[in-house]
Amino acid sequence: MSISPSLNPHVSVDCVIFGFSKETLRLLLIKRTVPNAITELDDSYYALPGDLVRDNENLDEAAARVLKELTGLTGIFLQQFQAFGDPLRITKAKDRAWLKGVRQDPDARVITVAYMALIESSKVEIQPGSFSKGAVWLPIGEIPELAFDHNEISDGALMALREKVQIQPIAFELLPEKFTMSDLQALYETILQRDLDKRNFRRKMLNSGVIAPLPEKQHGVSNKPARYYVFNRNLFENNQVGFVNLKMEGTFTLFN
Amino acid sequence: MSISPSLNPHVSVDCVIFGFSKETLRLLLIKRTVPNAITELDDSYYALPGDLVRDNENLDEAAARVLKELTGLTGIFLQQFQAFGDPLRITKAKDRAWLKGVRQDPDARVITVAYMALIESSKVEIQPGSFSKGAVWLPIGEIPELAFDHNEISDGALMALREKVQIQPIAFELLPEKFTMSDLQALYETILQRDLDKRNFRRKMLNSGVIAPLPEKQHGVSNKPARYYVFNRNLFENNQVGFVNLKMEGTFTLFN
DNA sequence: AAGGCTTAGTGTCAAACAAACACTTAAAAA
DNA sequence: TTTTTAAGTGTTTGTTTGACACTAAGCCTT
Repeated sequence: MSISPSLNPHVSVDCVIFGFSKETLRLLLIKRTVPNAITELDDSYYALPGDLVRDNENLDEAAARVLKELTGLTGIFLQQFQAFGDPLRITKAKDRAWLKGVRQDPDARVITVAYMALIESSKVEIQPGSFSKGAVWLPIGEIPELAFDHNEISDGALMALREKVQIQPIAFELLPEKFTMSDLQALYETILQRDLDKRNFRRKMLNSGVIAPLPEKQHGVSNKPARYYVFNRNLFENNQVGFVNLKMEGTFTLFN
Repeated sequence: MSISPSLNPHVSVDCVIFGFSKETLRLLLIKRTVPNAITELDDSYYALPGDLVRDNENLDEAAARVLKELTGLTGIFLQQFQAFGDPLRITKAKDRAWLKGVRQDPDARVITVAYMALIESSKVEIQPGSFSKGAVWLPIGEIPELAFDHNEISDGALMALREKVQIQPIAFELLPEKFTMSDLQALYETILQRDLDKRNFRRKMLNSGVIAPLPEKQHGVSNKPARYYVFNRNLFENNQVGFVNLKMEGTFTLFN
């Protein structure tokens, strides 16, 4: 209970950044950069973008800053989902070598608050800067071994996303402003990892009022052009929780 | 990015402990104790039980320790729900006075990881110790102004509970081993803050398989004795998320 | 012993929803 | 003109929801 400043852990934020392109859900990962590196580091060692929380900012601000420094984007969907604070988070030799490379005490404990971000991946323009040495979008099925406990964190984010998507209409954050019904269905299918019936899907989406059709259709496709839709953002601005509810197989609903 | 130990924030855990008695949902709050207090402190200033995270423990362990130190209980439902890290969390004069009383730097930043606990309140025996100076169960509708940002934290916990209860069968953690259907319904009604139809509730609960009837009934009540039920724990041990789903008014369900 | 009081426990019906299912249409390409 | 590709469309059957009111069982009172 007394003052012991040197024993305090470091506090960081890490961002699990989801995107959707080429029919797959992807994570934006960075290669760790080592300023004035002296150590031999495996270039293929990826990590979640993150940084220590600064004195003057709260956790959300720290996460938004990390996201902006990497992608240049602001105002995007960013939600805290879990804090990770195992004292043994940093044990891999590679991690310790890297920490020495950035002149951080490899024995210091780091507690991290993990965020998930949903962005339309085509908007991202990787910014020059400390993260920029090779940021890549990797399909969630092909994530290699990551730094620290970042595999655990990204797995947690994916689970959280799957849950959230069933409660709130947030999947749209991953699509461009206007999209076709097939785009939307493909997205839900990848997130939920199961096939959905086209006709039932369309009916439910339209009846729900979450999306609105545009007069515009696709052009120049070699098949029947699909209608574009937009997400009905104004309906959900007041962040109503429990409003949307996508039923999973085997669930049951209670109450009138 | 360099080593700056004295600027690191403190990291604590706080527990929002829910109980259910006399038909109301309650929080277990403590009066802050000030060892060798010199300051004038308002005795009615309550707080969530919490403590700094120790070097050798992870976040879950820290929360479990706090819970055990206060209630003597282990192995109870305890789930992290959010981290709070506003640099201005500690601004009230009372809070700063208290921090001085326990010889902690009132200007040091504290980031806290909040947990919610669900316990059968009759099991609790307040332990002698640093928390013991007046722990009380207060109805959630009658929570006074709390220390730090603890009102925000407990509000967050209540929202998280309301959401969770619709996804996982966790309400049972608040009831004794065996309970009547009316107990259960009253619990759901207080958590969700709305009336439920008796017949529909019973039908749904029984069809769902979450509870099983016992041969035993109430004795000595001055009306028709109610049957006891138990929660079907083995069905849910593998922590299946998305398995249970209690529909709220106005929701819609998607997908086959 | 009878009647009153209190809470437990039960069934049906109509409306909404879920799940399964196959063919036609529009455009470009061959 | 035919082929290829993906978009778009309805119906039926079974299940779930939600609304609704009376009887049953025990204790207490008189």
